[in-house]
Parts: sequence; structure tokens; C-alpha cells
Amino acid sequence: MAKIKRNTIQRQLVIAAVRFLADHPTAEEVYDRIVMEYPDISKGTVYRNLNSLVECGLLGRVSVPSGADRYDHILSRHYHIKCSRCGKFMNVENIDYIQGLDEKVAAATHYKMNHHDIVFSGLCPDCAKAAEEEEAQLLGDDAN
Amino acid sequence: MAKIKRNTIQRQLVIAAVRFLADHPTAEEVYDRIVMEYPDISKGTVYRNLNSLVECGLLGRVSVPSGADRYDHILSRHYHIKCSRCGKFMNVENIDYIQGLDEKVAAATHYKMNHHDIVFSGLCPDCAKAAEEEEAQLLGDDAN
DNA sequence: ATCTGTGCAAAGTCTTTGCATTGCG
DNA sequence: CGCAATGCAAAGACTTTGCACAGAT
Repeated sequence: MAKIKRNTIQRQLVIAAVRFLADHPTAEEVYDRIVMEYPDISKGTVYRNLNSLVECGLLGRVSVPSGADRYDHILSRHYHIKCSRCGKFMNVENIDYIQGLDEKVAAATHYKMNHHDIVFSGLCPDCAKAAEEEEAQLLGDDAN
Repeated sequence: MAKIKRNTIQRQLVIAAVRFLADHPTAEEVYDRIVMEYPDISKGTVYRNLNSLVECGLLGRVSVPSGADRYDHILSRHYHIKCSRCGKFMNVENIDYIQGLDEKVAAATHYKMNHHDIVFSGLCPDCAKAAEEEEAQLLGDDAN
């Protein structure tokens, strides 16, 4: 049923790189990392392997609003948060996957549910501080 | 503070098109619709207006995994579901915005929360049926 | 020996941008 | 009038793909 996957060096390097980088690398970041030790790899191969590994469940893919997809070596379901100012992207710890949601939505939509993704959006502590300072600045001006 | 926005014909057409199309049109779909009655509009202008309208809160933007952004004339927060087979994208009715979540995440992450988006993924009724039939087919074969 | 995977580069999709010009306020 | 917005086309960011060849099974 599932196609046979050959265990190439490139495939192993891609898995290793995503695990090493840990923090949701993009395809570009994975490529950059692998090139260090295996300069001949091509970007196309990285993309092909990432897709293949996601398809067979060895990696997770996270779609990031206004940005490149990111790849995750953590396979357990979890949520993510993106800073709307600097773009920093990280896991949300402490919030477990909401189990009942999929069932509720299945009942409401008659879809055969697979899963759901939540991306939280807000200002990271640094950016929140910076934004406050900016605002203080503006209030000081008489400009509109 | 907020920049002055001129009330151009193009801007009005973009708002009107998103409202008319209603079902989360992409920028391309908005453009195609407007071209019918105003052939001189350029795609760049459509993108610029969509961005500007989202920024000033007159439209909502929905980031779709593996697909173009979609624009929403409904401003109240709601969730979306995408069929993982045919790509159909729609609102999830009957599930209200989960109010407490943002506060919980704020406490866990120390971010200044803005909002969250949930995209559900599953098979729409048609695709679920089609997928079942395919599977039956495969079981009938002796192929691996 | 077979046939998937690779490297390379070209192309595809979606979106933004530089610049001369238009037209709203 | 002045400056934001437009039209156009070029370019940018991200990803896929066609083709000939290499290498895993």
C-alpha cells in the first residue's frame, strides 16, 4: 500500500537535521544545516524527503501563516504560537491537545475528522515591551 | 495614528467582491470577479487593498495550509475546516470561539495574546465516501 | 538488473514591490 | 495641488518538477 522508501544517505540526513535543529526548522534551515556536512545535497531533495517523511509519519509539518512550512520531530500533537511582530515560532507547552474538539466538529460538519491545528498569535515578551515603548513615544508626540 | 485610507473605486470593488463571493475567496478569485466589471484593475492593487483592509479590520484573513490565503467578510471569530482530499474550505458553524484558551496560553507563555486560529482537517462527506470505495477496491486486489 | 531517489535547473504558485502616472481629498 | 493609490511588470519567497544519472535493494 505505502510505497517502498529507500534508506538513502540524504533521507537520513534530513531526519537527523530536523531532530538536531529541534525548533521547527524550515526546509531552508534543514538544507543549510545538511550542506555543512554534505555539500552535494540539493534543495529539491530536501523538499522531497521532507514531504515523504511527513507522509509516512516520521515527521510533522506545521503550516505557518505568512511563512514557510516548518518541520517537527515531535510527533505528539501540540499547539504553536507565533509572535505577530518578530515571527518567533514555538510550541505551547502546558496546553494539551483538546480531545473532544474533533468529535464535536465531526458532529457539526459530518466530516470524518482527522485532527486540528491551533496557532496562537500574540506578542512575545520582548516585542510586547518594545510595542509599549513605541506607544509611549507616540503619546509624547503631538503628531496624529 | 492609523494611516489615511483613500476611498478609491478599487478599494470599494475589493470589499464588494469579498462580500459577494462570501465563501472565503482567494486574492485570485477576488481579482477574477472584479475584472468582470472593471477590467483595468491590476492584481497588485487587489493584493494591496486586501492587505490594507485586513490591517484596518474591515476584512479577515485566513491562512490556509498549502494554499493561498483566503479573505473573510465575516468579522466575528470562528473556525474553519479543510477537506484533506479535495481542499474544500468552509466555516465550522456550531462551535463558538473558545474564550478561555487565549488566557490560558497567555499564562503559560507570557505572551500578550491576540487571538488563535483553528483549522480542522478531515474528509468531507463526499471524499469520505470516495475514500471508502477506494479502500474496498484495494482489498479486492491481491496487490500489496 | 531494476527502478526509486538524486542533482540540477527550470518552472510553478502566491505575493510583494519599484516606478511612472493617476486621481482622491 | 500633494501625496496616497494605481497599473504594470519585474522580482521575491517558497515549493515542485522534468530529465538524465546514480545508487539502494
